[in-house]
Amino acid sequence: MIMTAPQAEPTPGNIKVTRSDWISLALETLISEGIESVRVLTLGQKLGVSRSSFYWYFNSRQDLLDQLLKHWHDTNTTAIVERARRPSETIIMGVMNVFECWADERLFDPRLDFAIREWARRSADVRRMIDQADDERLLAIRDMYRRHGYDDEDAFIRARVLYYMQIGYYVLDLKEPVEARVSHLAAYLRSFTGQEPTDADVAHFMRFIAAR
Amino acid sequence: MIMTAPQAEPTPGNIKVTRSDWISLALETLISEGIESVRVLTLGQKLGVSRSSFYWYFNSRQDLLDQLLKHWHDTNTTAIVERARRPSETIIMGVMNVFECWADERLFDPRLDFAIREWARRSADVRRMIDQADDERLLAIRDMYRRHGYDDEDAFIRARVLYYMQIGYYVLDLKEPVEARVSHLAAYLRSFTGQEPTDADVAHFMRFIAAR
DNA sequence: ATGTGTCTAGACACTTCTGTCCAGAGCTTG
DNA sequence: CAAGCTCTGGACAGAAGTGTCTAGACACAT
Repeated sequence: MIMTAPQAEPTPGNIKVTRSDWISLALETLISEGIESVRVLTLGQKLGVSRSSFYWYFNSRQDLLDQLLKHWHDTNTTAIVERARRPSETIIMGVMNVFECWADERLFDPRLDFAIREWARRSADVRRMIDQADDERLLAIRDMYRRHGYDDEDAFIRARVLYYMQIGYYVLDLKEPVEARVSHLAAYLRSFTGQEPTDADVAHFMRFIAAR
Repeated sequence: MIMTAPQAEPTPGNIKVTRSDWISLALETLISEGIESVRVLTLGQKLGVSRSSFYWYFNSRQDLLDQLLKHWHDTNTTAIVERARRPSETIIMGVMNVFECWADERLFDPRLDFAIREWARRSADVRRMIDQADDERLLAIRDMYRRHGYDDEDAFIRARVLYYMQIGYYVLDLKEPVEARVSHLAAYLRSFTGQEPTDADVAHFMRFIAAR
């Protein structure tokens, strides 16, 4: 699921950079400087390679941008949806499954999410993609609540509260260490589910954090 | 303080566009499409005028961008700081003074604020400006709490809660009508001040809303 | 009517970026 | 070793944008 470039390989033959080198650098640039700064020329200069290399791997700049969008969807949205759909004994366990995304940036990268949202302001296509992604994520979370017996409206509203609250948290960029956030776990769970988490629940999540 | 172009004037002489026409359009473009889309050529085309007109009014594109930044500071930050500094009988009244900014987009334009934050990601200068603006706003609000007897730390935290909560609200872009938001006024005031608002307090704010 | 000051159009030079083409370098395989 | 495949460099054309310069249009005052 997650694309990681086996950078260790000694790049055999005449190869200087790989397709995934281009994508990785483009992704970093997108995140730190925005989509407008993702330029074939500039990326090539940073990679120390001419643009011909780029046009070997990609049809056009747009082709690369499409790959970035695809990567974002395959990681961020998929991570949330996959965890929301995971079978769970209780709703508490279900919510904690989703929490894994907020606790591990390899699952859900908030900076990438915001870079895409910014890009969407200038591209109707991307706007559609992200609106659809928000929907997908919300519906997956809503269905999770429904599976645990919440009625339609309640499930929908709880999904919004859970999802929106997290988006808002990322915007403020509070840089709280994971430990501080986890210390409020029980309170979050209570508020998101209306049920009382057990010590075993909390301990279960702590193990995930530690194993991360 | 607020620059409003007297658009009514029939533009005497050979004048097709004014300096403020350029700034207004640039501002709209910044808000709706981001700073990267603020281009002399494009603005000129939309205004139906050649770029020479631009270089009559401005030294360079950077000159225009500086004006946009100045406009943002003169409106958004000034509005908050001015209201936080306003003498008030009670802290409740003080908080309501700041609330005026959230209730009237002519005082504080959230879309402009976010456009600037986005711009800041690509410009260290702008980053400095916005960090300083956040500070300025927070300190003004903190001082307001201090004037009403809150101790240093409490005042600082309450300022953060008041300010960050509003930034978060804007991000979610909930599109709640003003009436719905005002209906929670008493609860907001209670939570932001720790004091109980009177009917007279609420009535006072209602008059501001109506007069808007 | 004649300047004069204000603003605009269009041409020019320059920069940055995209996309194409082609020759050729360097493994790999027959 | 020769051919083939994969990848790269460099040249070319062209689009889009910035900034400069000059001639001139237009209203207004003298």
